[in-house]
Amino acid sequence: MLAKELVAASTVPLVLSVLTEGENYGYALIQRVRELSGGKIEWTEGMLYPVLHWMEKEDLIESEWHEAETGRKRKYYRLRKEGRKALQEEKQQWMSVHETLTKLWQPQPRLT
Amino acid sequence: MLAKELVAASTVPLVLSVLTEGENYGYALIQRVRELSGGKIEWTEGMLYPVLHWMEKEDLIESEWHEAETGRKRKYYRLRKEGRKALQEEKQQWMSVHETLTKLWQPQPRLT
DNA sequence: TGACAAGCATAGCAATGCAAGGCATAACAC
DNA sequence: GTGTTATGCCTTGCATTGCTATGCTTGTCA
Repeated sequence: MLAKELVAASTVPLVLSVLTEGENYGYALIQRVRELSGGKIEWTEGMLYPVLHWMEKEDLIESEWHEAETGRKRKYYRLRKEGRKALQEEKQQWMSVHETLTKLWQPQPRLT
Repeated sequence: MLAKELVAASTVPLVLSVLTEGENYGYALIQRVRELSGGKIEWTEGMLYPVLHWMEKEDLIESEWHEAETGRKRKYYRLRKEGRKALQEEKQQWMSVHETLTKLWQPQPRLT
């Protein structure tokens, strides 16, 4: 199981990124992320839904209720312009840290 | 400035990683990380020292006071075996998330 | 008919991040 | 000899927050 700090840091960028695949609903996001991570990232609904609400409040995403084929109602989320912008920013920040870490993970960090 | 979640998630792995370069002290760790990140990662002492104390309590690192060339006293930290193990674990977790994100960042994520 | 999966939601409080502040010494300018 | 900046360590305190636990509905299948 992943450290909670890492989960916290990756939730928003992951939601934004998954939504670039097309609109999707909460329950399916959890499964999509589990699938993409090979089971390593296990979100709970209790942590995801508040994040989705916050992201909507921030205009990163928007939602709409659809009736699924099954007759069941789902709340679909879609990326907004603000969200695409935020994703770019998140990518850059992530890569900054990633590059810093990988510099140190090279065989002989002293020589860099 | 980086999002605070990302800072939180990267602090311990960064400290562990920098210490693989050799023992070092708190104040210098802040500068080393600033340097390695090209100024993107700006730690404050108020957040770092408690983390160092926690890491020492967890036996990830150990400390010793040395007199610097300047005559000033510094508390040097060194990696312990537990810390090296923790670093391996942190690396794996980081890479899990990184790989998940980069899958989604490819030009046509639908096709993966 | 009852158990499970799908689906969304939030109250509540334990845990904690870190800004702010404190202390001390070296170095340097004037 | 004094004012300032950089170096260097430390902790308190409380606002913020993460997320567990819980609750509800509906579809499906045995």
